Formats: sequence, C-alpha cells, structure tokens
Amino acid sequence: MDASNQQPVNKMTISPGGLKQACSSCSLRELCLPIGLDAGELDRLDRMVTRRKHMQRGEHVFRVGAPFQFLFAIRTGFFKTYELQDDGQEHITGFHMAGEIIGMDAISTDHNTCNAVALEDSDLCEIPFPQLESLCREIPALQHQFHKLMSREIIHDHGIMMLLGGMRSEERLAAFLLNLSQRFSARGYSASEFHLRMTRAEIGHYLGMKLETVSRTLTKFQEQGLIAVNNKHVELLDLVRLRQLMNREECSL
Amino acid sequence: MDASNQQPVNKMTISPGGLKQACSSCSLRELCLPIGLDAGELDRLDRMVTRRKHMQRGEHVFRVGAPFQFLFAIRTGFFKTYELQDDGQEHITGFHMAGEIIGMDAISTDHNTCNAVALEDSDLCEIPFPQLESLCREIPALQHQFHKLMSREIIHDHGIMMLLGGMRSEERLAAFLLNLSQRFSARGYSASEFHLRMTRAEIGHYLGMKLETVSRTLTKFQEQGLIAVNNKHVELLDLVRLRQLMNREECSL
DNA sequence: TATTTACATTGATCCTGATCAATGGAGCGA
DNA sequence: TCGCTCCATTGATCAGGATCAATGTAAATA
Repeated sequence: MDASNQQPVNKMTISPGGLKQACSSCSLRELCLPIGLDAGELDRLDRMVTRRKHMQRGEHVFRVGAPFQFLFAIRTGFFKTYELQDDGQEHITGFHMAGEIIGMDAISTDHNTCNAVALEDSDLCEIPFPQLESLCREIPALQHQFHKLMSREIIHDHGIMMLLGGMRSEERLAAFLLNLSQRFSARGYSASEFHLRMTRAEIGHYLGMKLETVSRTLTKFQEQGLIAVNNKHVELLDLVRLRQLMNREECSL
Repeated sequence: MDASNQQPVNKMTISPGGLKQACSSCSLRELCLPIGLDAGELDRLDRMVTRRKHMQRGEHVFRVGAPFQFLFAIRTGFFKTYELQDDGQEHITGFHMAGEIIGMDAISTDHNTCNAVALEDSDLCEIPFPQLESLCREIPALQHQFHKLMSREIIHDHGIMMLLGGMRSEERLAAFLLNLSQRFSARGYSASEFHLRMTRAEIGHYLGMKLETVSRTLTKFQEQGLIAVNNKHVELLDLVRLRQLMNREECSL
C-alpha cells in the first residue's frame, strides 16, 4: 500500500503535539467554515471548537436517533454517512473527506437521521451547534459561510439524484471516480491516482447498483484503457474519455 | 374536475385586497419561516418580505445561472424545480407546495443551480436573502427556523436518494403518492383524494422512470384496488397496503 | 364547435443490470 | 505463518423496466 502519491501537497498532517491545531493554522481553512474570517474572528471560532476527536476505522461518529449536539468538521480521514432501508439494506448518502462538515441533517429534528462511520483512522473537530448559531449571529462572514456549506450539501444531493435517476451504471461510476479525483485534487492529492477507502459494495450502495456491477464496470473501464484498477488502488488513465462517458447524447431515461 | 375535496380546511385563500396578506396573518405560518416568532419579530419579518408575486402556470420563478437575490416562499400553488442533463433530459429535483421555500441551492454559488416553474397559478413571497441573513442575526428563533428548513431539504433529498438508489419502480410510485397525500393532508386538504399537478412524464423525471412505466404502474395499482386513477385525479383506496408495498422484505439492491 | 396539440394508455420486444453461484485474493487475528 | 473472514472477480441466467410503436383521450386554440 504505497502512499507515495497520497502525500498531500499542502501540509495536512497532524501537528506533533497531538490534535491541538486550531482553525487558524489548519490547512483546511480554505475549505471549511473559516473561509472569509479575519484573524480575530478566527480566534473566536477556535475557542468554540474545543474538542478535536480521533476516530478509529470503523468507529461511529453518530447514529440515527442520537440527540443532536454537534456538527463535525473532518480534519483528516474519510467517512461515510448511511441509512438503513426497512429491509436492512444500507444506503450510503455520502462519502466525506477533509474540510467537509457532517451532521447537518440533524438540525431539522434535533436528532441524527443517518449514521456516520470512519472508513479509515480520522480526526474530527466537534462543533457545538448552539454556540455555532450564536457565533453566526455575531460574525456575518461565518454565518454566510455556514449557509453556503448547507447549500452546497443540497446541490451535491441534487447531483446524486440526477445521477441515480437519469444515468446508467457505467456513467454513474465514471461520475463517481471523477468526483473523487476532483476532491482529492482540491486537497493537494493526486487527481489521477488514489486509494478507494470503500468496498465495492459500498460504492454500489452509494450509486444504486450491485457490487457485481461495480466490479464488472471497473473491469470494463480497465479493458477500455480508461483506468487501471488493482483492488482498492485506482489510476485514472484517460480523464477526457471518462468525462465523455457522462455527456453522451444517447443517454436517456 | 370537482374540487370539493380540494377545499382547504384552514383558510388558505388570498385575501380580497390582492396579495397584501402578511406573514403574521398567513395561514402558512405554521409551516414556513415564522414558526416560533413572537408578534414583534413577526412584524419585522413582514416588513422584510415586501413583494408578493403572482405566478401564472408555466411561468418561471428563476432559471439556472440567474444571479441569486431572493428565496421564495410558496404561499399558494404548486411548483417543480428541475435541471437539464447534458443530453437535454429533464430531471426534477422536487415538487413544492404552500409553505415551502425554494431557491436555497443558490446560496452556495450566488447563482441558481436549477430552474423553478409554476405548475399551476400560484403566489410567492419574495425574500431578499441578505436581509434575511441580517434578520437571522438579530432573531435567534428565525435563524434556527431557517437552519431547520435547510436541514429539512437535505433530509428530503436523502429520502429521494434512497428511493432512487434502492427501490423498484412500484415502490417509488407508492412512496410518491403517499408523500403527496401526507403533504396535502398537512395543509388541510384530503389525504386520500387529490389532483396531480404534474404529467406522467414529470413524475417519471422525478422518480427516475419512464412515463410509460408510470402509467403502467398506476394502472396496476388500480387493478389491485389500491387506488383509483382518472387522468390527473387520484384516490388512494388502501393506504395500508400502499404502505406495505414499500416495506417489503424482498426488496434488495 | 372543429381542429390541433399535448398527454395517457397499452402492446410487443429488447437490453441493462440484478440475481444466483462459484472461485480467487487480500488482510487480519491467533 | 496458518487459517479464517472479508472482499473482489467472473460466469450464467433472468427479469424489471426501457424502448419502439400505435391508439385513445383531454385540453387548448381558432
């Protein structure tokens, strides 16, 4: 599992002293809540986000029905949020990485409506929501940034809805790989080569297809020279053709 | 097209003097932004929402790419929000009725990311977003209610994602009908009998199925005695069995 | 009212992707 | 290092729903 290409360009590693690093010095401040805050405002945000929490692979951040207290900003690592259908089937509502905020679904009902679990060892910032709202009332830039983050989640979900409702499995998987690529890239990792943190089944639960279809489609992409797959390691060899897959004219439904 | 059962229990009609009715006297204040506000706060909200806008059937509220200025609260009527795929296929991200707020997707990028169009003659409240944010900074209850509404949209979208990713067409349509029923019911209309405001094709664009499948499935439901359909008029005859359709054990994917 | 257009229904056929099933590898714990 | 368990691949078959096509019906316009 060589991670040579997985090294981030910006330093994103945990500071030597454990998890004491503050928002003000966090390399994710360009992605996360702090965008647009000045030094003084950042400092106030820092003091609010007291707890940095380490999560082990497989550990849950929250579960359906848990009383809502915190939003969680991902510092490092990789998470999935999922719900269980009535028949026990898992449906994954999102994969989440550094700089993203999870738990916003709970605001509406004061209880989490999905489960969140770490897919690798990860670090979180715990954001007490009442305090965040309070601070948002005092710092317009923070307020606006928070609204933007919620709005972004809505847009993201609309994208998934289009994907699930209107694309065939080949296109969905291409979209998925390109989305991962883009997000890794935005965080300073390679856009063309990465390790999948999730299983084929989990990809399927996210994209609305069976794990066999995921596997077969990956194989097909490989045969077409679009990607190289070896287990969880993926290399995107032809981004152009991969993108073309999604813009097909013939696609209907 | 008798609309006897379509008469709302609460009065929801437009006041005689046009569209002057304020939030404080709006019958939707239990669904919309005003929840939890006291008289003085309501008054401030009233003064902010100056424009009440009448929309004719087929008229657009906003289109993709339009600069973001307003959120829109639906006072009466029925809307769809949709996006066009690359191939021109329409994908509907939501059907919206009285008390709901549309346009929140635009917060993130300052431009609308979807189109919104009235499916029948309707009335809107135009909410200038910067002023809303400003008022949210002063009225915690309004702020919290607004956050709840955004969160609710996220939850709703997750529900659709589960539906699209994990249910077969029969279950999707049952879920759709039950959802409409519940929403009409919450607004004082009949839960068991209503007029569909959208075409079969639009239902299909929402549920990720072709219009022929929508039509066939409705017919099948009718043959099974679950519903009675006559064009756009639908009567739900067996809510229990309709619900059972969705909780099936055998459902997989 | 007549004519046009948009919408809905129904049938026949085909194809994508699900399902069932077996085998092969990778990673983890003892 | 062995053995177990989880994960991935691949094949064969089947079915749900898409597609193509024709007809019927309701609403809109002249």
